[in-house]
Amino acid sequence: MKFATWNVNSLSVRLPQVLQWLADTGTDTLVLQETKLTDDKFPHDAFAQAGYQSACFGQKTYNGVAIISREAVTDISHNIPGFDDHQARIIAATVGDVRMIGAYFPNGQAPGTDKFEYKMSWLQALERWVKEHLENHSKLILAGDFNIAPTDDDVYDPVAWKDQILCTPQERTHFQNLIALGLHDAFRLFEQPPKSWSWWDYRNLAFRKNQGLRIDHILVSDALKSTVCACSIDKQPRKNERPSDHAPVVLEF
DNA sequence: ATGGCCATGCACCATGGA
Repeated sequence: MKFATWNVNSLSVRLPQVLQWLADTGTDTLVLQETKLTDDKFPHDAFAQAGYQSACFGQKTYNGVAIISREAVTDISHNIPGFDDHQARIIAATVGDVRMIGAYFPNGQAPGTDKFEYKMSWLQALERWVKEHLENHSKLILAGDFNIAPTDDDVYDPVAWKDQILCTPQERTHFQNLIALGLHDAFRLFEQPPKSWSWWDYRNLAFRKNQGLRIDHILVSDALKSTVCACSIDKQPRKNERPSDHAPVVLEF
């Protein structure tokens, strides 16, 4: 079973690349972030023709998430129950016996801003909800664009990024809180090339210079961990013309 | 040698992303 997460930074722009990538890789289930599409504009037909069913939760201009799957997706839910949120950031669904949460974590802009406070309260609510969710779903995946670089090893220039957004101790504590619920950073279950990133700024030739951050993650529960056989970042789509600034993260189990 | 972005909406610029 091949699972992946990808922040596509506009599905309207990236749809051909997503379809091509699905065909090239044979991915079974893909969660998308930053679709930037209202649900009435979601390209269900294009995915259906490629052999995938899809569920979406979007809004205009910003955010938006979706799940694309060969196998049936059931019990679809949106965002965090009990957390009043006007932004479309989470879609959860069951595929086979695995509960999958696809999430687009808030960016947070900068410490001390309203957006940072929103990120903190969103993360706190997420932890509460995932903790409950784990009680009912032993095989759980939490995947997406976390907008958190968990350690300095996930940052190309930790000195320049020290205490900057995506790298603050507060954000990293929240990442560890998720791990403490009994989740595992699948990427770190395996030997990885040094300087592995999942996002590179569009500016400054960052991709060519490999100046990036690892902020897209796949966390797996204990029950899944034993069946996971690989996890990697696929840099190939970042080399496309008009790429997303993020690369997909792939899990095999 | 240096510096270089991209998507959206509505509008030819401002905002957000990370």
